[in-house]
Amino acid sequence: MSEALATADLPALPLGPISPAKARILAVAVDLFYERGYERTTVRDIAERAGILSGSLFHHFKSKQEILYTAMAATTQAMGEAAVAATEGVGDPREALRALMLAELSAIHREDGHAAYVLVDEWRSLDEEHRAAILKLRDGAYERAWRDTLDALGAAGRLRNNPRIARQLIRGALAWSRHWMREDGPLDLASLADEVLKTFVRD
Amino acid sequence: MSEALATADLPALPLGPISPAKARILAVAVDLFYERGYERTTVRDIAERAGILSGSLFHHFKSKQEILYTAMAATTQAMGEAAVAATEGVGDPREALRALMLAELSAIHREDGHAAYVLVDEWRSLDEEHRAAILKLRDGAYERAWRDTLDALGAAGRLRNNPRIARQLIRGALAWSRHWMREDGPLDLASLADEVLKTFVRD
Amino acid sequence: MSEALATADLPALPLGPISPAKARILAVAVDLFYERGYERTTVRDIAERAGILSGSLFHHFKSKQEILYTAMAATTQAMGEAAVAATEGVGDPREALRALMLAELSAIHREDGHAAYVLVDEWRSLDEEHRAAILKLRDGAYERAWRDTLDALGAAGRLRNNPRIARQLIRGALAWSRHWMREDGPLDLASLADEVLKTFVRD
Amino acid sequence: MSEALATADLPALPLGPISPAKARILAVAVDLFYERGYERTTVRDIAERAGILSGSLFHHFKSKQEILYTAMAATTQAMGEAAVAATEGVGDPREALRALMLAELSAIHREDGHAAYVLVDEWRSLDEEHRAAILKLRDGAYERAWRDTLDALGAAGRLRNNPRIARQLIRGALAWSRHWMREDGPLDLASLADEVLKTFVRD
DNA sequence: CATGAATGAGGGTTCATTCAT
DNA sequence: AATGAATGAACCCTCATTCAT
Repeated sequence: MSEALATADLPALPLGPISPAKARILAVAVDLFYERGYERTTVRDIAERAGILSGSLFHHFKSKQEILYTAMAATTQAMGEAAVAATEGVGDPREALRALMLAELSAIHREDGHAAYVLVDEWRSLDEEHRAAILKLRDGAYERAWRDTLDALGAAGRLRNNPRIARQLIRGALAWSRHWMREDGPLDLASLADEVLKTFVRD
Repeated sequence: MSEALATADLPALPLGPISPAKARILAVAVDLFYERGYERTTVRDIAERAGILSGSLFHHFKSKQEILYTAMAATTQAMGEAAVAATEGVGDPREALRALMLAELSAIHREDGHAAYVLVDEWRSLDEEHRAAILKLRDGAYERAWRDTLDALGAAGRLRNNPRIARQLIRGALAWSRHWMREDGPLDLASLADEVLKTFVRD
Repeated sequence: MSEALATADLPALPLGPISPAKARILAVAVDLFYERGYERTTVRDIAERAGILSGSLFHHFKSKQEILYTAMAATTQAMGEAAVAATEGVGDPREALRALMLAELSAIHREDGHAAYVLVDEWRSLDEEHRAAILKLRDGAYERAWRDTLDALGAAGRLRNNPRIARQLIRGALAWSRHWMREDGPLDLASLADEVLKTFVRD
Repeated sequence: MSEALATADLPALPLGPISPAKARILAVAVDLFYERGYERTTVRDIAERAGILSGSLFHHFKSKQEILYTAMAATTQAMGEAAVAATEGVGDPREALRALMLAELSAIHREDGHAAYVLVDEWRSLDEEHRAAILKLRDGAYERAWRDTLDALGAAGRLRNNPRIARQLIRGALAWSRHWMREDGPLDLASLADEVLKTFVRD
């Protein structure tokens, strides 16, 4: 998994159109992967919850792997678009960073959004070949937005760490929130973002 | 995994004596879990690498689950002892924190034999019943050392965040390093610890 | 397969008209059966090569079995007609036999003619019920031509074996040529026919 | 199958020891392949007839393919030894040829062992890689015995055809007997051998 | 303690066939 | 006629676990 940083420059990947049937399968598959993990989820489980028979799954995806990959790719793409949208036209890089963190947090914590979780947790279940494709996708929009924002802060001397290192520390800090934050707890996502912000950014 | 914080107060758990044969099996099992994950590791893989036949495994452990559980429990216990040892007699809480982070980092990166990554990565592969036991163990010594250290820093006004929140942010930041740090990279574990230290601790 | 000789006397069988669409499907199916065998050929393979979708196949044939049967029946019929044409008006039974052998050989070796091959090789893939129909067809014209010719030679004392036995030995010898003759080899089909002729027929 | 003649010079192939359990599985597998063909025989069929469960098969063979291959290899080896034994010390090449033909015929028709049948009929079901191994084995002893015998007859001017061609014609004639000879028919294997003998050999 | 054959449930996947559109 | 999603049984194979030796 250390190749997580070794990415190429431009995105790629067809992904193909996602029909309603495919979308439904993806949705239940993601839920199941979230609940039980990829390995422990059987294609029969997925089919049953999608209301079809297991054989029918393979009409839409040619393997269980492809289901995982497609879910991850779609999530990556959606997160990229959200990140771009969140930072577009935001002048202050501090505000841009807050927006990016909020976007990442809400992807992770959104009720219907087990997808972001699966993206991280099932990385090891993904074939070598598919990983590269996801990494390319991720680097295309999502990580570029982060990079630009952190670089701007760094250039202004407002970051306590090197921007590359800051990115990784923040990412880990946010991702882990999955394990301890509670909806009914005292801390909401915006407060958490502020908390992290004041830790990493001066002033 | 959000129950990771909901722990009882006192440790418990027999674990039983660990014979040399058991230790050998545990060591190779941990290696394998690290390489392929729990689900993708077969008992035959473990037995083969341990130099025995698969049937013989079950004279030492009554199930594959028990191997995972025992590995996790032993790791947890060892980490607790290491944390206590690392902080004992250290006057400056800043230094104590650095020691705790270094211990956690080296366990995560398998520089010692503690295999902390299994604790995080294979948490979901552990049966419900075994999870509670591990959580109890973990809370016993390990987390207490962290708590005491961070509380001391907080009381001295040297922490940028609430100690409870700081613990979680740091834990996430450190755990994620597994995904991006490279042995041959420019950053070593000690430098990473310093990097995190200066982010979270004033001065 | 020993029932190969237990045939009734007269032909029968509708077979129905073969539309151009059907003919195309049969052609590609035969090629596929030849290349991969009946069992390993999927209806999707056939449909794809025929330029249609698998569901559409079943508008022309009611099952995969029927495709095999129809191909075999058509081949059998064509070979029968060729045999009759080849021997009609040939006075010398030795010449008639040469003509029959050449017809059989060229059916087997003809470039577009995997059909004769399939007829032999996929016999076991044919349902019991369909086999009888093919055998009847075969007995109708094709085998009668052979029988008449060999009987004539036998009556003239020019055969080294009983005509019935000779037929089977010759058939085996010719069929096996599939496995060892090469287009670019030193032996052509006519020479092979002569070779067999001089072995079985005196003078 | 045209590569059936393109063989290298020397045998090879470990095959490994054949335990009683393996032998039993091979025996029933061969019967089944004979009755239904390789593709139509399921591993559960084999296991059931062998009196074990399907999973246990894979203790002895790592795949269904390997069962086929092992059966073919064992048969080939046995036939080679039989051919050598049958011709050893036989002075008259005519008698040697009769012995070889009888050996081939009884392998094809042997009541207790359909293995030689499978060797021919399921050739296409064998993986490319395994075919080469079988061909090598076959050429080692079996075909050499045939070649030597026919060459001797040819050198003495007692063959109606070139020895190489004669081998192929005879092989086809004998193999085909499987399709028309009946146990209860008027012709036994020895008579059939004589019949072929007088066709191909002068005097 | 170790062996290794056997278990048997269950895994992912294939595929001929059906049928509403 | 053609489509293509859906079916559902069957396929080969895997694997944690048991147990007689």
